[in-house]
This record gives sequence, C-alpha cells and structure tokens, in this order.
Amino acid sequence: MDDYDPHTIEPKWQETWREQEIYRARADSPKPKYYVLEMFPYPSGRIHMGHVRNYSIGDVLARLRRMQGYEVFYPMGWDAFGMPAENAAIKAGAHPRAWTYDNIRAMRAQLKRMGYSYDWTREIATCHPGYYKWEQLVFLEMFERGLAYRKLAPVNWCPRCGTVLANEQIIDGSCWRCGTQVTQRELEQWFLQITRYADELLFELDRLAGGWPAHVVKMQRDWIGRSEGAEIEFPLADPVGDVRALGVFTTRPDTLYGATFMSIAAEHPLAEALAGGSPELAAFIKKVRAEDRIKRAREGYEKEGLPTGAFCINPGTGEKIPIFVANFVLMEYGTGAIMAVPAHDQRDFEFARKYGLPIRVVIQPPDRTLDPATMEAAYIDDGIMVSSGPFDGLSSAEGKQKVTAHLARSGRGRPSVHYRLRDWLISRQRYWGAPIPVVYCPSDGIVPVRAGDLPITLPDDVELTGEGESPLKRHPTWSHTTCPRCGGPATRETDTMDTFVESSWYFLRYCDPRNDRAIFDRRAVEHFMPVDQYIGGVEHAILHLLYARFWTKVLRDLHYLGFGEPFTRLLAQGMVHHPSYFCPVHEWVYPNEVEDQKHKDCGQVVRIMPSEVMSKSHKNVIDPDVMVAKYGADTMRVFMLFTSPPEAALDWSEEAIEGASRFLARVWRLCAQHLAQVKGAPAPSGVHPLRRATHLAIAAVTREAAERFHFNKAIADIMSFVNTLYQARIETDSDRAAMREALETLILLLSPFAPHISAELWQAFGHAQPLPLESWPQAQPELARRERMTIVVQVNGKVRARLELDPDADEPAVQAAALDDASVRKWLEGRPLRSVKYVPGRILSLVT
RNA sequence: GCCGGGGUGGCGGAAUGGGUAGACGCUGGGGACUUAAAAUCCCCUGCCCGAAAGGGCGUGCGGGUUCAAUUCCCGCCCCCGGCACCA
Repeated sequence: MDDYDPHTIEPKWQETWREQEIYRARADSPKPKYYVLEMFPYPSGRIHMGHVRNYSIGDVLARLRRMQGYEVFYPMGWDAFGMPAENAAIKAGAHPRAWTYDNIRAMRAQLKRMGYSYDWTREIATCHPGYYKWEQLVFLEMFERGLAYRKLAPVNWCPRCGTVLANEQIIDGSCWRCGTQVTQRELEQWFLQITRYADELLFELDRLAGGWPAHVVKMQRDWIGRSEGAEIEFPLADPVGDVRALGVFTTRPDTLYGATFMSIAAEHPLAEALAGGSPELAAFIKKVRAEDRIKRAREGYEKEGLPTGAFCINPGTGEKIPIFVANFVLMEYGTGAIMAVPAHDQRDFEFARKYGLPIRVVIQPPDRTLDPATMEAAYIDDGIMVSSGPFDGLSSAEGKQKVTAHLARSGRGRPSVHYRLRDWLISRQRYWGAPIPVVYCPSDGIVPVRAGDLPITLPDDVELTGEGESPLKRHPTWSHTTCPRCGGPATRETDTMDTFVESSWYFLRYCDPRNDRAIFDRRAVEHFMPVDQYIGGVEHAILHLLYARFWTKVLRDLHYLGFGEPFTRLLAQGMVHHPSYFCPVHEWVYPNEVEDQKHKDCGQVVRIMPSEVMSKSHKNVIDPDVMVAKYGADTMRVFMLFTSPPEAALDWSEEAIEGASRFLARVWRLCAQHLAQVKGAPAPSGVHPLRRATHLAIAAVTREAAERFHFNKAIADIMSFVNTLYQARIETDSDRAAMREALETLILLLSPFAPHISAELWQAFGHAQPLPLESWPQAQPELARRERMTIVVQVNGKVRARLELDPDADEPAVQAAALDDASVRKWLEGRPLRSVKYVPGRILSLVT
C-alpha cells in the first residue's frame, strides 16, 4: 500500500458517498429515527473553527447512531437573513441576496470538504420566500389570536445600525453587533407575546433537566425570572381623576406594615398628575426619563427621588404615607410602583437614609433584635413578624399568605405572579429580513394581509445606504398597496422580522423542506421530531433556545403539532481558543506583526495571552480551510475531538494537530503491514489475547462515545488499542484470524471520527458495502475475560503489593496469597490482623 | 453582590454507586534503523531522598468521616461563565 495521503482519499470518498446517497433519511424506514441537529450557520462567507468543532461533534454522533441501526436524520441549512448581508451591500455594493447565496455556495463546499454526513437534499436557506412565507402565515395566525401585537414602546436604538434592538441584543449598554452605545426611543413596534407562555416555558424546564446541561436550564430559569407575591392597592389620599388607588407588586406582603412611603417610576402614568404642576418635580421626571435604562442599571448609580407632595394610605397600618418619584423604579416590571419598606429592602433603606424617611422594623430575625436607629443595612431575610397588628408572631412564610388573604377579602389585594421575561420585540427597521405581512389602511387601520397573498416578498431594487429609515420605507413603490378589507389605497408595514424568528422553527421545516402547500406535513414532523440531540454554542443558551421553545408551543396551540418541546437533549459545546498577542499601544495584533515578543510597528513588548477565544477582534483566527489543505479533514476532526471534552474550551495547537496526524498515519501503517497476511484469514474462534483487547476496545469506545459523549476518551481508547496491536506477534492461523478481527474492528471504531481513512482501509480489506452503512461492532464479554487479575494489597491504608492472580481466586485464596507475599509480610511485621476487607477483583485491605 | 461550573504533572486531559491517581496525547530525554538527517519503531518522563533496592510526599488551602477520599461532609482561597436596582 502507498503511504497515507488524505488529499487523494478524502475527495474520492466524499464523491462516492454523494453518488450513493447514503445519508438520505427516509421517513418510511422501519428503523427507529434519531434526529441530530446542529445550530445552523449564518452564511458569513467562511466557516470558522467553532463551526468545525460543532459539526464534527454532531457528525460523530450521526455516524455512530447510523451504524447502531438508527435511521439518522441529519440535515443542514442556512440562517440566511441578517444585518451582515445588508452591511456588506452598503460597503461593497453587492445585493444582499447575491452576497448571501455566494457565501452559502462557498461554505457548503467547505462543509463538504469536512466529510460531514448531512442529508443535503433537505438543505434550506431562510431567506428563500418558500421558507419565510410560512412564518408570515404563522405571524398572521398569531396576530389573529392576539399573540402578535403592536404597541408604542420605549425601545433600544442603535444609532449606528439605525435599528431597534431587543434587550437581549444589548451587551453592557452597547449594540451586540457593532458595540455602539445604545440610546432610547419611543416607536410603534411589533411584539410576540412570549410572556403568555412564561409559566409553561419555566415548568417544562424540569422535564428537560435530564437532557440539558444544568447551567443552561438555570440561565433560562433566571431569564424567565418568576416571582410570586401579591398586588396590593394603596388608596390615594386625594384621588387623581378617576384613579383612587395605586397598585404595587411585592414579593414580601409580610412586610406591609413596614411600608413607610411609596416610590413610583418616572414613566408612571400618574407621575406628572401627582406632581401637581411642580416645576422642580417635572424637571426631575424629565431628567430621569431621558436617562437610558442601561445607565440607570449601572453600578454605583445614585438613588435619587423627589416627593410628589401626594399621599396614599398603607392598607395595613392605615397611615398616610408620602409618594416619591424615584429613579430606580422601573416601569417595565411589576406596576411601576413599589411599597417602600426601608427596614427590609436594601434600596429602600438607602433611599430612606438619604431623605430622612422613617424606618420601621416589622420582621425580627431569629438570632438578634433589630433597631432602626443603629441598622447599617436592611434585613432582607425571613423572620418573625412584629409591629404588624393582627399578624404579630407569624413567620414570614405564614405572613405572606395571611396578609394577602386578608387584603383579598376586602378587595385591596390579590396573589400575583410576575416575570422578568418581556414580550419579544420582533420589529427590525431593516431590509434583509422577512417582511411583516400587515398593511395600514386609513379607514380600516391595521389589516393583516390575506393568507393567499403570501409570501410578501422583498423588492430587488432597493437602495441600501445604511442611513436613515428602513430601506423598505424609502422604496418608491413597494409599500404602496391596497387594503385587503376595503380595497382602498393602503401602506405596507416596512418592518421586517427579527432573524431569531427564522431560527425558531428551521428544525421543523427540515422535516418537509420542499412543501409548497403547507408549512410542513404534520406526519413528517411528528416522525422525525423531537430533536434527539441538539448541539451548539452556549451563546445561544438563552435567546435562541427560549424562542424556539416558545415558537414550538405556539405551533402546537395552532394545531400544527402535537408536542411542545423541540429539543430532548442539548450539548453546549465549548469555544475554540488560540494564543494571541496584546500590544500596550495597538491592543490586539496579528502574530506576524510580532518579532522577538515586540510589536514591529512600535517596538513595545507584547503580552502573550496563551488562550483567548478565537475571534477576529483578537486577531488570532486560524482558517479551517488552510488546515484541511495541510492535514486533511480526518486529522482536523480527530484533533478537535481528542484534545478536549466537547463541553470544555479547546486550545488550538499546531503540535497537537501533528499528533492527530501521526496517529492516523500510524493506523494506516498498522493496517498496511498486516493486510496481506490477514486478508484471507478465517473468522476467529475461541479466546485469544488479541481478541480480548479487541472486545475490551469495543466496550470502551461504545461506552465513551455512544453513551457518554466523551469523544476524547473514546479516541484515547482507540489509541491504546492501536498500541496493543503494534505489540502483537503474528505467527499462527489463530493469530492471523484474531488480528484480522482486531484490525477490522479498529476501522469500524475509528470510522465515526475519521470516516475517509476508515473507508479506504475498509475497502482494502475487501469489503464492498459502504463503511458508513456497516453495523457498529458488538462487544462479547466472554472474550474480554481477563487471564489474570491484579489485586492491590493495602496494609494500614497504603499500597504495599500488587498480586497477579487467577481471576477465579476467591477471598480466602487472595488472602492466602497476600499473606504469602514477602513485602506484605514485611509491612505486617508479624502483628495480628485487626481487620480484613476484600473488594472482589480489586483490593485487599489489611489493618493491624 | 447573587447564581452556576471548575481548580489533577512542563501542557491538553484520564480516573467519581469512595477502591492501583496521572490512561491517551503533546513536549522533553534515551535507544534502534540510517553515511547523515527526516520519518519510523521501542523505552523513560509528578516531586523529594537514595548508587540501587526501596522509601516519603502529592489531585487549590485547612479540617472531618473511612481500612481506603481527586471522589463524601464542613470552612476558606482562586479562576471561568451568567445575571445584575426585577420590588
């Protein structure tokens, strides 16, 4: 055989498998289905190491399950709408569509070079009208049910992108894409009412907990942020118009008697009315409103407030308490008004101290007595109620119930649940997205487009400048239409949908991707769904996964589906890291700008950061294509899977990839060396040391790869197996038979990780059936039986001897052998044994 | 600050229903082959004492439970990630 040359083998097998269509998933297969899904890529132009890692993990699993007898469903597609396409158009003048499809073409070729076993017949691109038509239809149905609605809302505005951002798209007060400081604006926007599903999204997390990483479940739980408490009405001392009371939400109704004032948000509808025309207060309200939420949430933000001069009545104590406008009260949470309990809430405590407001202790801790005069911080834990009228002596837990129940009886309160989760703002003032299918009619108002008129497609002739309003709004004719209701002239909605909408249901469309009569065939979806294993980066742990779960539940309630959770198991794979260089003057610099640890431009000594996330901004990116050209796809795959467990960060290292390359060449040589003498060997029978190694390897690799997803350990076990085979001497027919079984098993075990080299070797061993369709080997325990067992002997807790014994030796035999051992005897020093513990097959522990 | 996840050789990482710590790989060292080099094959490579045999120490730190602890319990320290006025 020739030397191992991945560059001739890999394209050959990729082409063979394509022709044989062996990765096509069939819905009518009698085999059990297994859906492997990876987070589909945005077609930015080139795949990066994160993609390679993500998809290499998925492909191993897909190949394993296929060999284990499943009908594996393993599709791929493109999350094709989004701002980069538009930005590229602005910069380079290319049309977003052309730019996107060019990128898809290039990236598809790159993925094919990696040898992933996708069913490409199901490929989708979300920017295709045949795709987004259906989410427009779902939008209409959501609109009909009030799940999609429009409202004037303070929104986050990125001045650079000229667009609205969801809360989730803001990182540290800046736009998640361009890093520009986000400001506030009031605009009419479209929302999806995800909050209606808050409870279900929360409690179904319990069901997912077995298959999802704990930290992702936790992040979702925190994001939804359910709080149980009560809404309480505080009657106004002097009604404002019809308004006779202010409602607050609190999680601590047990502290009601300690509420000595009230704080309301500057945005509260009554703020100005209560101010009663005070110019000072009006100015304060204006000032707070102008400050963006991001700044207000920042650390060290000074709590400020002004009294409105108005009062309300504490329904517990009956006292008149002052109403303040306070800058730390948020209009978006609860009712925009809070009862301030300075003794038991840190913010209220600080506020009270600053403005000299009374602090009244109504909860006493079990271990000490609080004194308002000397308290340095609020006591926020539970305790025993005091100064609370009829509730004195109750625990906080009892008090919460009883106070709420008491208020409910007189109609001044009720149990209530609030969520941190906000409705999903989907309006984007952008071109390259799915148009929201609604028109505005001067006489009929907001009118949904007729379903038969879908899809509402984007115009091709659009002018993209990156400035001002939405490109669709500036288009001379596109928005002019007629009202579906009255036929009169009307205007189209020019907002497009958030691209998270497309990624909320692509996994469903894969099941029936070419359906032009419906969003999908329900039977096809219910055959392949739910996704058995979803794989992707943690960066999508909250938003994408939450939205996808929401959308699935909506489709269920619209009777498109019979289930509500799309992803049974989730693997959050780690990032790819690489050393990078930091110059004190120029910040991140490219490696080729560094010489003798100094930046060439300025001569400053650079800091070498050994492990930074591989990213453009760190200037430490390694192009997968370059590495595939150098080492081949199999080596890349083995390296990425072997170097770290899938969930951990992976440090890219040229030395380590050399190691992977060496390993594959070593496998190749091992097979080449024995091929001629074992090829015609008969099937093995009976026990043999090589057979033992073979069946132990099968058991180990199956457990690590197929059951535990410890791919790094699985590859290590294959390497050990190879080392064992290198030691073997082949002399008899029985040796030859065992070696043939060993090598063929090796090829099968290696094939999910390194499919091309495995296929080539498999063929060399005379097999005609395509390797990816072969069955995964079965370990036969009776062949893996040990010939000797090693028993560790401990004397007084320390290992003093290792005995090689017959595996059938029982406890008395083991003990006798131990007491016969010279070094054991030495350590016993003739003392009598006080205790003897034997763990069969492992350890004998002797204590004197 | 709160919540999650972690700290194991020079490095990436193995080993947890408690039972031989450091598998496998990288780096480094040695040997074989070669005129030589590369490649390859084999061996060694946690720290300390010792010529060796052997012994001691060792999984972030300090305690505890146990015949036996990387694994379980208590108290700290540090790192990574998420959230951060949510009433």
